[in-house]
Amino acid sequence: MTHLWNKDIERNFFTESFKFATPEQLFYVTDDNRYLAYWPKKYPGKKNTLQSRNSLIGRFTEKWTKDLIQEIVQDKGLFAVQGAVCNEIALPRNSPADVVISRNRYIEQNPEDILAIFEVKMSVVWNWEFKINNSVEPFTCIGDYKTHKGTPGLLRSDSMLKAIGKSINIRVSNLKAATIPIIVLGNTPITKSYYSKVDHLKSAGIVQNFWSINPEPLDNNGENIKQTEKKGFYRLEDFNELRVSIESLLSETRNYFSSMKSNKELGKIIDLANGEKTYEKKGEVFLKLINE
DNA sequence: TCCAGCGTTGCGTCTTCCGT
DNA sequence: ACGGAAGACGCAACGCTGGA
Repeated sequence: MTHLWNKDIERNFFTESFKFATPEQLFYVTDDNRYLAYWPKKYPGKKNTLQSRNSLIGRFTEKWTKDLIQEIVQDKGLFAVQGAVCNEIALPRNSPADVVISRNRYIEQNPEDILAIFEVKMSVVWNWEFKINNSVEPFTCIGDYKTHKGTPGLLRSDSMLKAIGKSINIRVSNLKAATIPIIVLGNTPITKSYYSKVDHLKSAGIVQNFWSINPEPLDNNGENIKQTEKKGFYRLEDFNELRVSIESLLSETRNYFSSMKSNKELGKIIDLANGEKTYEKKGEVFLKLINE
């Protein structure tokens, strides 16, 4: 049984990282010499900002996501690829796609092979204390994200904007990107101010979904959003639900289109497309004409 | 070796909202 | 009316990486 994001995975992150990083690179050190992942909400002492954990957590979450998606697509002859490069659709080497589902397993990708793009925006969610003298159980969870000062993952407006910006950049890069769904994967809820925005991004065809793959981000059954009205944001329950969601994503091809045409031009296009027999054919002709 | 660009979280300031 | 809380946003700070 494979699990979505939870405390054990965060504990794994610290255990793994300890193989090559020092405690000071992973934890803040408080005035009374405690090692903490985040500053507690009411911490009164002098604070600093940890930088050394950034790339570690980035790499860990991207690899973890790649492995998770690989589990789902491998029996379909597909591959989850981490750090995919595709210059044609604005994924250059210095800003690759975090994870893609592709027909091939190589870093260098053709747009035609990419079936979905995942932008991973995850961080350490809970607060943790590292106890230097406890070799059996060195990492203790000391609270959820409401108890510390950090704003993890998609709760940060900056992270949301970055994800949205990158998605738009892909959308406007090339017509070949039009059929590729873009999913933002997080491990936190999103703030209220983005509820309607994610729904609009979904209807506009820019970002298909913001998924949180952390089923229980708050302790003691804390209230947190399950989904927005149009499911632009959705919190997944378990691995099987992720599997079903990805399979349904892959089962139907979609098209992103946008234009600034007059009503008359649009009417003409609709009229011409309507001459076709099936809905699929009508759609195909409509898209062909609108991009001319 | 240097530098640009990406990724990460924290902080200051401004605005909005809400309870008193 | 006022003060505090919370959010948005721009920025600072710093590590890592890859290319010139």
